[in-house]
Amino acid sequence: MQTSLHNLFEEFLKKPSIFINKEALTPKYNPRQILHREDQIKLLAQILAPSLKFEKPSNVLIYGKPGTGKTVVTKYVCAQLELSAKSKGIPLDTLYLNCKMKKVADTEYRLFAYLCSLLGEQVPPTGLPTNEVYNRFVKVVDSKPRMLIIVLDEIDALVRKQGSDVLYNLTRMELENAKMSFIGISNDATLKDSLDPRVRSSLSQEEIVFPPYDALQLRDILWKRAEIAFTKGAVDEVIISKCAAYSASVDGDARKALDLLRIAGELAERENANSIREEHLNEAIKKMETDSVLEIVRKLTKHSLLVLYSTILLSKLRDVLTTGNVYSFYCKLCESIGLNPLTQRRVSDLLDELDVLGLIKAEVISKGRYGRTREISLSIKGEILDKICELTKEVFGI
DNA sequence: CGTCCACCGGAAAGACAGGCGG
DNA sequence: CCGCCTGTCTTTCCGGTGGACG
Ligand SMILES: Nc1ncnc2c1ncn2[C@@H]1O[C@H](COP(=O)(O)OP(=O)(O)O)[C@@H](O)[C@H]1O
Repeated sequence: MQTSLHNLFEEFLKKPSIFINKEALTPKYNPRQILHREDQIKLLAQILAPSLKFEKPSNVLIYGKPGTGKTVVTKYVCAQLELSAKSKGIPLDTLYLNCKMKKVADTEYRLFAYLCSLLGEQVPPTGLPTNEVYNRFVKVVDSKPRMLIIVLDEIDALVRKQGSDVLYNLTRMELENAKMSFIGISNDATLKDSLDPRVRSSLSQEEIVFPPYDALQLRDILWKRAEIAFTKGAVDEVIISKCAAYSASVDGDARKALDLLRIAGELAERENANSIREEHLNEAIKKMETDSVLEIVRKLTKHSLLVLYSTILLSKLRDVLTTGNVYSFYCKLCESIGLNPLTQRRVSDLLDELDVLGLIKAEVISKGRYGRTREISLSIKGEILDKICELTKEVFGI
């Protein structure tokens, strides 16, 4: 047993890898060159440039779907700006903060505490009144003449959880010596609507939009990375183009496109292939699709899962179901595993939620004399259904 | 046309958990 | 550490309804 494993490891190490630098396909990697974002880079640089004359730049709101390069572009421009400032002897700092990081920036207190710590002022993780932390932050910031640019990534998460108050306090801070500007990054284009008007006007003095990448742009981005990540000849243009085309057709997310290429590479490597072939890519696409569905399913509450499971089982017998069908089956299921069933009213809403998630179709129709109900069918098919069933059985120990 | 099926879906109150502030 | 508050899920109540049937 031990020796055979030993052999396996030895073989693994001896095997020539098609990867040179797999990291180049992960989000950790910082690309040397940012493609197809020239306009956004230039615009952001223009907006921030006044800081080099020690004038307060406008605050900026950056919008765009996930994986459109908002974070890389912002970090890049900020880094360049810091370099220029340094060479001119201007006291300029940029602080980057992801509002979604749990336990770091998801409350007003923690947000200020974290900003303080970035400035070298330690604040106890709890115990002080929020107001005190706020005052300390103002004190550190204003301790000397300086330019501060604060990047608030995933700012929509902050607004959803905390409302606009935090931002109001931040943007209207009274400073004597220092000057402070904000860059807000949002995945949600409707963020502006949910912002308090006072905050909106001050935070989005300028706006930059990041549209999703199209297939050609993704192709270029992937190609650049592939050159770094893979050995020569391990991947060709056809594969890259197909990978880009697929990703563009889904949502134009560069992060997911890179993921897809990496997974295809891993599949090829596992088969000892010396290059990625179309079949590897197809398999990778399938894997990403099932993974994304499974991820959604895993997040369902147990009752939602049971409702979905009921729908799947009943769909084997009949392809269109009604709310009543699913509900009575669901109730039996609950009884057999000793769970209190929810009311039909609730299950009716759960069915709607499953529809929104794209797992089932649940459309309200009228069958005249025979009542009004949701017509329910599955939106997904194939092996993934079996996986969902397995998962359900696992969860409930059936 | 009216009836009546089999639910729909709004409103509001209750249950419960987890986190905050003191 | 504890009570309170907040947010999420769920129940309860109940009026509403599209259209096949008669
Ligand atoms: N124009 C680009 N050139 C190179 N890599 C990019 C580009 N845009 C995005 N990426 C890569 O895609 C991933 C996601 O980008 P990111 O900036 O985090 O997206 P967002 O912040 O918009 O969600 C990162 O790993 C980044 O390296």
